Amino acid sequence: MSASNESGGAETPAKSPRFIDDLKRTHRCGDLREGDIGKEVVLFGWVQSRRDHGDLIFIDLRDRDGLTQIVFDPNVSDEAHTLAEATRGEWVLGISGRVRARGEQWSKKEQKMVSAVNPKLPTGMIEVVVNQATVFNRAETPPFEVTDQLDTREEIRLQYRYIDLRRTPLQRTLRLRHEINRVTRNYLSDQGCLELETPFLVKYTPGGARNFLVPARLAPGKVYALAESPQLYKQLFMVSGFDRYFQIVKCFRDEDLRLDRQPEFTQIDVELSFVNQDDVFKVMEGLVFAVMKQALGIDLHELFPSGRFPQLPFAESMAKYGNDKPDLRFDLPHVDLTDTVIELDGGGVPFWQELVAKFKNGTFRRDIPPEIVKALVVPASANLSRPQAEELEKGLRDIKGFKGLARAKIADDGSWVQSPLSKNITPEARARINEACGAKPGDFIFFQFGKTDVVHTVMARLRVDVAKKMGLIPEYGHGGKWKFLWVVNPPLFEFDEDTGKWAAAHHAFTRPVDEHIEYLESDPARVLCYRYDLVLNGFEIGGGSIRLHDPEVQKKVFATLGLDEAQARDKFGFLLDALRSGAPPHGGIAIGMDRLVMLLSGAPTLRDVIPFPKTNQGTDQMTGAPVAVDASQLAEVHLRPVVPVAPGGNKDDQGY
RNA sequence: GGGGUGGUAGUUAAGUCGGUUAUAACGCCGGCCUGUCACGCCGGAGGCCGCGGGUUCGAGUCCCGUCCACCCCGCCA
Repeated sequence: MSASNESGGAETPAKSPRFIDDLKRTHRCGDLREGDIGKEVVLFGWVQSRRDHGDLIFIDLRDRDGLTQIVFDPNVSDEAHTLAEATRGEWVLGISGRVRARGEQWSKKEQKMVSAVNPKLPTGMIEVVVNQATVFNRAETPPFEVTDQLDTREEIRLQYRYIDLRRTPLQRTLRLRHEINRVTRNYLSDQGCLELETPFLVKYTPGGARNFLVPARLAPGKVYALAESPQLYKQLFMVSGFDRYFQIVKCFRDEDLRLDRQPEFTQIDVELSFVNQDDVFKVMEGLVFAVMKQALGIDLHELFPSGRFPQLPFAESMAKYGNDKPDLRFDLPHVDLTDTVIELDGGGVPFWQELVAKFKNGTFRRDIPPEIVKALVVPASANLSRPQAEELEKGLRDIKGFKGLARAKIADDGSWVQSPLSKNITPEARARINEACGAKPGDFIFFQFGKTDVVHTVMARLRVDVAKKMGLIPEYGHGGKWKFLWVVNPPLFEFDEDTGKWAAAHHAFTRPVDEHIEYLESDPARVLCYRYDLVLNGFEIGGGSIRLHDPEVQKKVFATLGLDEAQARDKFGFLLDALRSGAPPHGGIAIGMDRLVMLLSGAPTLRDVIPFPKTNQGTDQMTGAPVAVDASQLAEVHLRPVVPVAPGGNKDDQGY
């Protein structure tokens, strides 16, 4: 079978050298170039494709670095040629042979000399003519082809993930991920950060993301939680004096999945002592610059000559873009018309008049309005048709609280057409709004009014949808643009309408902006904090805060949250103790590694940057996890099933 | 928990108003071929139409249920 001695066994002394034992790999399949012509080489790899011409057989041999054409010529080695005849796709081969130029060859079909060079392959100038070969392993026909362009259902790709991972796009993405890991380790180490590990099995903490629970066999009836993040522990490292820390670490959250959310994901986690917000930014900007340069070859200095990313106050981000992760690859800012509408006394529009009344009678406060009016102008140059405008509105209908999008097309005389507002709006109000929006004839204005958060959500999505429709950004992917920015200083608290209480918008250990400490008790809504998100092209890729290390301020924050000393101790005991034991001022950040790789690689989903991802239902298509276990295994960890469980197995065992 | 899209050969898809033997491409198998690289030519095999039930003389097609995958809302930084 084998042209080498692979099947020969030990009884007959090997005549020709054995692959791996004697014949070591000399090159990878992407290595060989014209300069290697004449060399004797040994290649190992998988059969990408085979072209059998009766006498000559061509095989493209693949490994993670590329393809090399190998040629089996019966005049060179009859044995190797016989082996190649039987060879099929995805078999694993070892070959030795001589590198030669492809040059020009006589084509029988065309009856003339033709170039045998393949300009599509980096190795396309050469080929290896095989004089010895072995089959390390055969392969069953794969369920789908190992090609770059593949439209096989993801369900099947995930089931045979080890085959999918052979494909170049995924190989390239995971290699990029490796590079980002390496750059991160080197850079943060150089910044004086120590890579320290934190536990995965931690204490359950209520609030925030749902924890995965792990039953504790040694403590009947009790559970561990899988860590949502190393948050508490990294702060303890600061308390302990490690000063600067980083970790590339898995985090676990038992929430519903999305395109960009997996139950286990990776963070680049950083915490620094004796720093302010800007110090954290500088360290992370350096990291991003290094990653972009070393992993992607992109010099961000061309886009950000100062080496710094712009900083956008949270309030401004909400006002102009409707969310805290604006995509700055295009402009299309929102126009907040609330003040204008109030000054116009509603401008004749009944809905607006109702709104204005609430401001006038003191129901609503002006500085933090519970309801607002916003507009977005789509310029005439976008050539938006009426059906397209309606389509845009349809795309927003699934937003909870969405009540419809009013719109107006600006006629040549400045009047509004195609608009439900046109019959009520006063000419004066119309002119003022046109002016405020900078709207010109032919432009569309979209309006949304009502609850502030709904208006923001609707208009934020509209802004992105319009940009896609106008071709300002691609459906997915970076489009060659890298708009990094910091969104800074959001409110410390948010009011929970359900409980009627103030809650920490991020967590209770975020440091308030110094100038706002006086409002902690009197006007919590005004208090901003040292919290920040790193945003790229409309995605939040990281976030963090400067931590609250002052026990006096901490006490006031707890008071606003409605926690007295005892309750706070009960909830955060050991951390409070630690912070009172001599805690340095500190702060940190965590970058979502998976999202970062997704955005940098242009991958359409997070699943494409994780080697073994879960499906939307949180299952592993390949292994079938999670599976049922039998009652005795549950009993061992002191659990009794409340749903029917198959004796000894999962549903594939047909135990139901 | 809710809404949407999809599931037909190994893969991707077509399948009309419910009607005879369910098509095609790629892949696979066999044969031929000394310059291919999306090789070419000839031939062939391959189907629980996701699963279960119903309507009907007759269901891939209509109805009900269910499973799986994907996208979104809720949820989640």
